[in-house]
Formats: sequence, C-alpha cells, structure tokens
Amino acid sequence: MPAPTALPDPATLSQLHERIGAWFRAHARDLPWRAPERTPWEVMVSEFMLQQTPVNRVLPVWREWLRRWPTPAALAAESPGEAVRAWGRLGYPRRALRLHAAAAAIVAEHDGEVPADRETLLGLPGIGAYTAAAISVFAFGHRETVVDTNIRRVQARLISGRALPGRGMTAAEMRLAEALLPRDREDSVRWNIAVMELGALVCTARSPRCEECPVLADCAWVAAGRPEPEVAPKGQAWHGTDRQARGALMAVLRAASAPVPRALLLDPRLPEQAHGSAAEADDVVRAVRALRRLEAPPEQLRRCLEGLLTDGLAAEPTPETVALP
DNA sequence: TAGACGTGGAC
DNA sequence: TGTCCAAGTCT
Repeated sequence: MPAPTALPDPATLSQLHERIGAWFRAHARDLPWRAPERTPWEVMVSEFMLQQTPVNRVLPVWREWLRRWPTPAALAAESPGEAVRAWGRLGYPRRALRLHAAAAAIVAEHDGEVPADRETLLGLPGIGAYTAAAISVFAFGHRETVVDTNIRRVQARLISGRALPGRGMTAAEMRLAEALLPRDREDSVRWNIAVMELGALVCTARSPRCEECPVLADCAWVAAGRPEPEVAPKGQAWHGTDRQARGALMAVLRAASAPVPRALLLDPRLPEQAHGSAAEADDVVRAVRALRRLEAPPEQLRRCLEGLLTDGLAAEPTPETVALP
C-alpha cells in the first residue's frame, strides 16, 4: 500500500513552482524540439522517438527524419518500410510503423494537420495517455496534466516520500499531478516540462543528484531518510530472447535494399549473397553474421520471422523472400 | 494487469 | 560482466 500522500499547502506549492521554475530556466537542456518555432509535427515526431529512448540517441534521427519528411503528408506518401529503415537503431521499430500510420490518419482524417486536443490525439496509432497530453501541451500550449516516468518519480519522492513509483500508474498519481499543476496556462506548460527535466537530470532513478536539487529541503523521501524502493525492478532478460532475435532479423532487413531470401534468415549459416553496392553488401553481411552469432534455434527464428510479418514490420514480396514493408 | 516489445549507455 | 534504465503503447 502506498504511503499516504500529503498535499503541500498553497504557500508551499507556490514555492515549489517558483524553485523548480527557476532551476529550469538555469539548467534546461537546449533541445531542438523545445524551440518556440517548432511545428506540432516536429514535436509529435520527437514524442514518438522519445518513448523509452534516451534524448542523445534521438537527436540525430529526429533531425534527419524531419529533413526528409517535414510534414505528415510527406511521411504518409512514403512506404512504411522507409519509415522503419529511417528509424535505424532507435529500437521498438513498431513505433516507426505507428508514426507512419498516424501520419496517414492525419492526412486522411484531419486535413494533414496534427490534432490539437488530447481526445483526438488519443485516437491516433501509437499515441497513448502520455503522448496525447505531451503533444497537447508542448506543441499547442494547452493546460493538461502530463505524467511520464520522470514526473512520476519526482512526485513519488518529493510528495509521497517513496524511492520510486510502482509498476503501473495509479489514479492517485494522476490526481496528484492535477493538484500540483499551476492554474495559469503558461505556468502549467512550464511546470510540466520543468518537472520532467528535473527528473531526467537531477531526480534520476539510479543515483539522484540531491545536492543539485532546488527542492531538496521539501523532499519527503529525503526527510524520511531515503527509504529503499518497495518494488524490485523487473529485470529485462535479453540473451536468447525473441526480442533479441527479432532485433537481429530486423537489422538484416534494414541493411538490405533488395528482398532477402527467407532461407538465409532462417538459416544464417548459409553464405550471404551479394546485395547492392559494396558498402551495402558489407552491412548486410555484418547483420547476417550478427544473426548467426546468436545461434538461435531454427524454430525460434521461424517464430520470430512470422511475428515480424504478423506485426507488419516485414513483408513477403515473394514466397521465398522477405523485405521491409 | 502483466508481459511483450529494441537498443545501447552507465555503473 | 551483468543489471538497470530510458519523454510508453498495446494486448
């Protein structure tokens, strides 16, 4: 059972707003998707890419993506496979597929303009509670409660006195975020991004930099003597998993511009065939060797390939070959 | 609601 | 080295 959460009184809350706001003005990173002239589409692309992926890895892919596809219509005009290829090594390539599908829906149903309200955004592929709120706030300046993993962690420590939030978001956390949100619209936008930034830079999951925290004196977790987390981390297995095998299969498809023989994917011990340019052939050979090194059971490779086809991450131009969709 | 879903950097 | 973690979404 979560510890009871005492809401700060109005004076304290106002002080929290002030201190975290001042900290943000002094320490915020200069991230391109925060520039005031950014379009809603540019913000939306950043939010998709930032789902479970660190800022530093997103930056170059975001720039190249928007150079190629500066509008939803530009992306929708491409094949989904090109989106998956441009996604590169960001991970969770289904996000590329969903971003492409969302662009198509925006063109088909919203005159090519990113919707401004949370409810409409929620109807788009790949947009859940967090991303809908984030786009509404960061692209359109609306007053909405945004609750991401950073904000949950800051709230858990600062207000609830716990080391980490639980696995799933609770209604209580949502209510707490609403209660903390400044009334003024512009202040609320600033608050959301500032708390996220505080969580990302100072109130981090592993080794929080409490000495740099602007609200250290108000922190319920510190006041409680920094108790240990209540829930043990889940621990993601990796070696030998389907996720690893799917990733290796996708790497081969991304590297190849021509369809790849199905037999090569299912039995990567086969000799690689020539693919396109010499440079590309090198990339394909490298990817196939990485797949081979997994020494995944043939049964697993078959299952994973079928999964990629089912998910739409791969297609079969012919019965004997596989390619990006 | 718990589990699946990529990838690479930090400790 | 292995574990943990990252602006989540979907089923």
